[in-house]
Amino acid sequence: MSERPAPPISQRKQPRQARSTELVAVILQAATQVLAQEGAQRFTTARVAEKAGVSIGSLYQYFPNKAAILFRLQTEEWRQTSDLLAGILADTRMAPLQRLRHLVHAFVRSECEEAAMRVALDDAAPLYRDAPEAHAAREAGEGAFRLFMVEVLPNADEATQSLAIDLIVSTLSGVGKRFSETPRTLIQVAEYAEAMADMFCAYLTVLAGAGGAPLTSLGEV
Amino acid sequence: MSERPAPPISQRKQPRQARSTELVAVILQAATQVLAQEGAQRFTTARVAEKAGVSIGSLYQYFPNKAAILFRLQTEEWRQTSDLLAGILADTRMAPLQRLRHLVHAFVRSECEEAAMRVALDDAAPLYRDAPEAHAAREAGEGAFRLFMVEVLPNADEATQSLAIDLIVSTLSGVGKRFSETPRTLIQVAEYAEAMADMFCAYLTVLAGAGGAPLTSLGEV
Amino acid sequence: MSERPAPPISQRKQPRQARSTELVAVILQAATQVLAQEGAQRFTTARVAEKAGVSIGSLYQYFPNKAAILFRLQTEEWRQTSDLLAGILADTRMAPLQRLRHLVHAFVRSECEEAAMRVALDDAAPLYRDAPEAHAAREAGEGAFRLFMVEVLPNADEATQSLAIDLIVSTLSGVGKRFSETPRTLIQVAEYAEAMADMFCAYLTVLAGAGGAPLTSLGEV
Amino acid sequence: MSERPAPPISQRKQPRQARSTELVAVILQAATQVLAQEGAQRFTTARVAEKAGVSIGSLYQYFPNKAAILFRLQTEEWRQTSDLLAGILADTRMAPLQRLRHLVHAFVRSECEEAAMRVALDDAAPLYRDAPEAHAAREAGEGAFRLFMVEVLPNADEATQSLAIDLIVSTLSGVGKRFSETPRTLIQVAEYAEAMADMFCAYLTVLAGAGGAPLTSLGEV
DNA sequence: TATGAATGAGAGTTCATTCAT
DNA sequence: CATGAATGAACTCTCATTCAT
Repeated sequence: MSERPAPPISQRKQPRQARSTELVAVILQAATQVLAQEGAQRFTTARVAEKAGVSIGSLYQYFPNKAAILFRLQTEEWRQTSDLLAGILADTRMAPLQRLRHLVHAFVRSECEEAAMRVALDDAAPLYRDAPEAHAAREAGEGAFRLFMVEVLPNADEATQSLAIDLIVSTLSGVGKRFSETPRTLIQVAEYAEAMADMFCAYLTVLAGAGGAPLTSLGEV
Repeated sequence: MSERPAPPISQRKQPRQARSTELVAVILQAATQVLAQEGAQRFTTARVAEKAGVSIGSLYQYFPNKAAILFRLQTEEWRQTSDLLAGILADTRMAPLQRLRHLVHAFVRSECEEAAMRVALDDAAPLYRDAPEAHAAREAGEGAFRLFMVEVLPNADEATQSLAIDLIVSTLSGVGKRFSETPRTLIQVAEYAEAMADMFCAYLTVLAGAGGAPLTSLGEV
Repeated sequence: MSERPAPPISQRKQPRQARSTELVAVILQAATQVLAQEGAQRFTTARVAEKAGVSIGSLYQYFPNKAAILFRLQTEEWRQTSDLLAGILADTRMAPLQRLRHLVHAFVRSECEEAAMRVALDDAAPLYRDAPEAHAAREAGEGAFRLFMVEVLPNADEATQSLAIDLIVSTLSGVGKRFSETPRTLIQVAEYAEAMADMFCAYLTVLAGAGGAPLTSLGEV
Repeated sequence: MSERPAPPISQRKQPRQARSTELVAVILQAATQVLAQEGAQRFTTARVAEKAGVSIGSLYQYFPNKAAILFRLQTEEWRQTSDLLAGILADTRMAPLQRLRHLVHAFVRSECEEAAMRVALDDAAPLYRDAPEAHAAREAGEGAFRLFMVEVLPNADEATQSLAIDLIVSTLSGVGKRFSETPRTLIQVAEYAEAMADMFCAYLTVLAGAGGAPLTSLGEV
């Protein structure tokens, strides 16, 4: 890549008034629609403002530039997904690997819903991904996995755990994205998720075995 | 995404004279440089023509539009990678899973070389990925895995094999892309590839076990 | 002709502020000049914007594309002509055929004024004539003739009346256009108009006779 | 219109060899097809050369520029039409006005055949009509009417005859062109032609009466 | 004589952002 | 605070014509 001078992406003003918060929400809502309906290529500030029923001037009062809007959308996306995954991983009523299996299914399903918007958001990634804030947001998403990994691989060192997390998270998002690019039936979704879960479970089982702590089951659902 | 009317992407004229073939090569060469140095955003036909030392008119004699240039670049990329992987998979002197392990290392390494260009090519994907030619090119890439899977999972039905291929190929490219987005040391590359190979081997071992044909080793290098 | 996908030609935004209305007027004014002075071939949005003393961006805020500007010009033209003709036809102080004679003179005279601009507008017709809005505008122009024909050919059926209207309107515009392509003296204009009026009057007189209601005079001026 | 420096339109070389004549014919044939199928806008020398199976270089050996091709097409068109009309007018077995009526039908019918090509040729008129050669060609078309008018209006002075010719020829071509712009059924064609013939006959009858020589019939078919 | 690669000015159109009102 | 008119560089792509081979 070249010297793209990572644009200032943080919000221009903290909306303290209720009206402002509302406005930001309206804009983001509109942005989501524009992205899903028109695609990344045709995602323009003018279109977002129009769909939001707001003047471009106002839009620029709450977002310093186009990238900032996309970044907020992406952040929101990550937060929602993180919450979803964290909730599943924290449910200790299930065996660890069953939770993982459950998680994979939930994730793939969620990727396929609103696929259009997610694909478009990904297409627009070059516009916002180089901002420093973006890295922070992404690492936050991995946080939920930390405790889980300690639970599954108690004897592994931290480097191994980190690698496993990175690998699983990357696979989830990378493969999930690719998979959701083409329309899928519910059955296809389930089959694919199942296969992915198989792969993760096999991997973690092996890791656990190598690391010393045997796992009693592969967590078949 | 919306109804993008998939532009015609195939080559405009078959260069019959040596001079023309050379010109196409020069243009593609320039395109590669522009992509790597300037990024997808600043990849313009004018810049490519200029860097190639050719008039835009000439450029458009050999490529019907910008997308076609990118598509050619991507095709070339896929072909190289396919050849690399196919060569490794076909080397029956190694045990199957060792070949896979070898393949993963080679792939991740190759992804990290010319990372800038590959990332940019990916950023530009929206411009060419919807073309029918693109799907064909991608499926060709998976061909090399077919025989390998028959060898590794002889007792699995075809659906299972296909799913495994899809999953592994998707993981390789999706995760590889993500991994190569940030600069990596050779050690990081090796570690990451090793982890990914572990994951694949664990998965295939389990699958083989379930399908009936036991694998004697996990193929540790 | 092939499938030209009829571009959207309607106005882009209703100018609500006086300033905007003025701007549209300025642009149309400039467009008229460019068309008359440079011809259809060299009628470009850039030239219009420059002559209007306006940035191209502004121009495109009020007109979705080049065709829309030309269409507006043509519409204006049609409206003016329609008003002129309707006013003459509605003046019941004159005998019907005398009104027609008067109309022909007025029309040919008006065609020869600003001939350059009209010819150029006609040259540009391929750019706007396929738009649905254009058909509506043209039919509106024929409306003024309806009542007149009922008056002149009271006993003719509607089909005959429509045919006569179509024929006369087409002759007026087609022949008028051709005639005005070369510069003419006032005398030539009068002579030609007189001949055309003779033709129309002779035709309608015969039609009226055939339809049963005799006309007392041929309406010689 | 502006100072368009009327391009040199005459043929570049008189093809004395059979092969050359053939080549010119092939090019004109291809030009006709391109014009009809692609429209005036997309009528390019490259496309013509390709459809003719000839190199652009060769094309430019026989035609000095694009306008010259169009001009040849138009000339051919006029010649064919002139022949058609002259043949009908010269057929003294019919009464004069019946010949005229016949002529109108034949002309309108011929305009509606190959309408696409004729409309396109007309759209392209700005490119060739300012050449001096074009005027000559057009006047030649009117020649056929001279003798006819002497026959129909023997007592009228030459100015009156010329005016009548001009008017009728202009109406024929102007109205015919307009009429053929939209697809028509054979019945519509016949009705319209009949109405136009009525108009011409009525006009000439009146003229003949005013000029002194009575016509016995209006030439109803 | 025939070829067809090469040219490059110029076309229409978009869009992020600013700033006077 | 809100508005939305104004900007103009930048983009993709076309095409008549030439001229070295």
